[in-house]
Amino acid sequence: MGGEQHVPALRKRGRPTADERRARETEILATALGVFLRCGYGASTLDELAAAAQVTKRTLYAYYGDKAGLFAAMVRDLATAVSRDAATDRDTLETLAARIVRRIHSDELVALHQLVIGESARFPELAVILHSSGDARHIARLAEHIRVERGPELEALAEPLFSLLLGERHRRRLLGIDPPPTAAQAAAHADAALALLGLSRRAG
Amino acid sequence: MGGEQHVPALRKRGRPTADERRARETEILATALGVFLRCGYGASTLDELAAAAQVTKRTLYAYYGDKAGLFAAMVRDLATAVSRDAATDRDTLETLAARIVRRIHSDELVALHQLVIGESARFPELAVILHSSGDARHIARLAEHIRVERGPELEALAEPLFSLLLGERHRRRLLGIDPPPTAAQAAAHADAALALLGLSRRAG
DNA sequence: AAGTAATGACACTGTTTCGTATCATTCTAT
DNA sequence: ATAGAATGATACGAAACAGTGTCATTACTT
Repeated sequence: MGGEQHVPALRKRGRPTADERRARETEILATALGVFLRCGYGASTLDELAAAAQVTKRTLYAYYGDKAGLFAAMVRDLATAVSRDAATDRDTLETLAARIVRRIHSDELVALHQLVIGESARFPELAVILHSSGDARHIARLAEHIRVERGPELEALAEPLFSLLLGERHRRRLLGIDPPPTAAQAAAHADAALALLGLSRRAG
Repeated sequence: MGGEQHVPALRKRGRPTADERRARETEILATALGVFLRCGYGASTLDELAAAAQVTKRTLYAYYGDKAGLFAAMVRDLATAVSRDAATDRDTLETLAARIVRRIHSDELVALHQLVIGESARFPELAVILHSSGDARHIARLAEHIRVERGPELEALAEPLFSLLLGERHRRRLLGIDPPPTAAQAAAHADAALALLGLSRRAG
């Protein structure tokens, strides 16, 4: 899809050092993400994936078996990365909501969802992984904050709140129609969503 | 993808009658939908599309130029069909909401969204068409009913209402995780969404 | 230092699949 | 009727692409 362009002189030959080996795996997954996001799964070729990672096809096959294996490894890796960075526990419900809005609208996550949705028939388990480590975790964190800051009887509002945080804009995002919101728009949207459900600080 | 199986004896040879010609176009689009939904865009082959429509590749190329043209024609056709069937104007806000929930969760519309989302980079204009004739129209109809039945000051709730009608379940639908809701579940979900926004009949 | 594991370079195979060409056949138009 | 248009049947060309084989090269292991 992207034309070979300046193939940036491959690495030196021969067995890599232990450090190189470790670095290589993460780099392969990172560059594979870029290629898959740009071209989609079907239109991404192994030659292109290999060139992007500055690696030969042989190495890709040695590591991941085949194209589907590489794709799956990449999604899994990203899903764990997504779930890891939920660690900022100084959040209030408001800042958490705003952060979630920004996160779910990030180009990276949107493109990942586009990919996995488009290939959900071929890779159903990846869809489950993505949902568990993404939406499900976000909802759980919202529920936790609602319970602590607003009262346990309102915890059930976490799921509808998340739907509002997505909003119509996120549908347009998935369809590739809208750009991501600015930080200010994200915060305003989060506040509006909280207000609609009576979850604003003063209204609670 | 699906193996040839019992290729159901193609049509008679030669030029078709005017009626056959008209019927053929609609049938091609209908069967193409089925194939694309089953296999996705990339994995659907022209041979399969032709066989499904009981037509030869020649005809497909004569009609649509190429695979992308067929795909685009199919989505456009379906989008107009989607927007047409919004005609039942005896709805109350409640029944409209429930009907929208059922509609957006239908296997057909979900698969269509999966397709278009997955190919939105290749066919951006189809994404726009689908959104305009789907979500946008639903929201407009909700707004209209809210204005008439609940008061114009609440019209702005149409968009968040639609987001709630989608709900987390629709995200799982797009990812292929959940089955469609039953009619009862859809109605209950719609009522709950209306209640959350203070749009229930007694609460308004 | 010898042997083994991992990799780059690169050619190659086999398959898939798009798209076209050819010819026979049947309808439409005049 | 006769010419032309549309189509089925079928084969084929060309390109793309997944995946493999081979050999040279470099690092790791003992």
